[in-house]
Amino acid sequence: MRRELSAAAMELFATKGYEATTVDEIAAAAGVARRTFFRHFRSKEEAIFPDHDDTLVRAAAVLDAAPAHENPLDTVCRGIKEVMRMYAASPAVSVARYHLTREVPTLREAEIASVARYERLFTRYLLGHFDEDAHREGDDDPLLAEVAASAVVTAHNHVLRRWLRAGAQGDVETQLDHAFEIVRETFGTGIGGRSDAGESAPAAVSRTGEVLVTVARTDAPLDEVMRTIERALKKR
Amino acid sequence: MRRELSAAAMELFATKGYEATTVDEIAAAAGVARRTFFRHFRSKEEAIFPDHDDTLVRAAAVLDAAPAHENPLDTVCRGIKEVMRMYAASPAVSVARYHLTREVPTLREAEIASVARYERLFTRYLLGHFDEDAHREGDDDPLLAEVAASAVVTAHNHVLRRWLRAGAQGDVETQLDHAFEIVRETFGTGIGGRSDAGESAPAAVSRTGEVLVTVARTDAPLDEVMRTIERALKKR
DNA sequence: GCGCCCCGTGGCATTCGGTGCCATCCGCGC
DNA sequence: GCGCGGATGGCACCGAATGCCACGGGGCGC
Repeated sequence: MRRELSAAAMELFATKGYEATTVDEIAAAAGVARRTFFRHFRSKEEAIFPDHDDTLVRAAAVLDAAPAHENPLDTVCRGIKEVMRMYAASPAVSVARYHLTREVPTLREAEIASVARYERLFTRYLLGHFDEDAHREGDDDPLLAEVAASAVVTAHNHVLRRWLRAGAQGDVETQLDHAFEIVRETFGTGIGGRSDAGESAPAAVSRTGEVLVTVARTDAPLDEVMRTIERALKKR
Repeated sequence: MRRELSAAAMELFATKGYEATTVDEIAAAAGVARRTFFRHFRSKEEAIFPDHDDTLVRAAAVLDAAPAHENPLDTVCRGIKEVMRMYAASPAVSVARYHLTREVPTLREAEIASVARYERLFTRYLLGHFDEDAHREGDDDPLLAEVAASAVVTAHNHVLRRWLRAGAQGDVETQLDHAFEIVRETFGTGIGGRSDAGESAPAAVSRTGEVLVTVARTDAPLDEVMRTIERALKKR
């Protein structure tokens, strides 16, 4: 029934536009009364995002069920993958919805609000799962947790939108993993635990303009790390 | 007049609650007609955030007037400082508004939407001001721009909320700068240009768990950089 | 000084989202 | 068959938001 109403709403929104469509029309199209619509959706906007509530609890469940010593940042990445999967489950609908949210400010704001709920969930999780032994000096943890959560969510949104813009073609999950990698490369090392960056090489070195950035596992052979850094510096 | 209406609205919201207050009452309290209210505010919510529109164009102006070779990330940080200053300009009102937005979901979402507008502005700016010579391999620039913008905005929001929770005591700008520093330390080097981290020392080295992170200016004396890194590695 | 126009305002009517209340209907267990 | 609970329909109502027109005052040209 939710599905039926939601489908009817999407159909009408796509043809007549969002604000030009009244709840009465949606209900009529679904063959029910206006009052019934509001029993299934708190608002007219919600008919476009029928799955966010469920997805939020599913994401929370993913966090809850995470293996005890997984990197919290990885856990959160897996959490938001639930959102991605929800979108990927019905690409056609997602694309149509994307075009709607692009045009209608109200819907755009509603989606932003939804995303913010995930972000809050992740922030709380990260804050509660920071390495207790690696506590940083000041109490910057809340700040880092919030920034990290927002980085993950933003990366997700970016990949998602790009995918939707392209008509939902190609493998999103792979693109998403790549984005997470990029984020971790330029960011994630300060967060919870180990990064993937140093898995194959003893140290990952990258230079941009006047800045040299090095990421290395401290259990890598010392001379190997030093040689890698030296090589990068001398290139200049 | 906007101010007068806004003040009346805040007063009523604080005493009667947000949804219990009708626009008629606000207008009456300000001594004008209901219709006049909607000539000054697009919606009831907007009466609580009367300055976001102006602040957005001021922030845009800051970006526009930025010195040609400033680090874009720094520019953006200066941009969002305009927002912070707007809040800091009237601490009492900001605190009251904070408590309102904490309680009323509608207002919470409205504020989130406002913040998203700054984020979009900054994302576009960063994307357009990345070092042209330091273009990265893939086209990950849009992703990095978005993540960086969101990091800056998130850091701002965090500091702002903490400050408001504490009753608007203390120097926010200093706290904000500190947050920016933290963000740049664990993040910002991958972005646009040089970071402040290496200004005094030839290289900033930080270790967390198994990971070593180094940030150094490549024009710093090579041996000094190497020595600093070596010292950090040997501590283990 | 006089008419003119522009702009902010007031008041009215209307649409429509959202909520509360009550009656109804359907299926289910007893 | 009977009671019962959950889902529905229909109704009334509130209030946000918009459009329209009329009024009034202040600046402007003549």
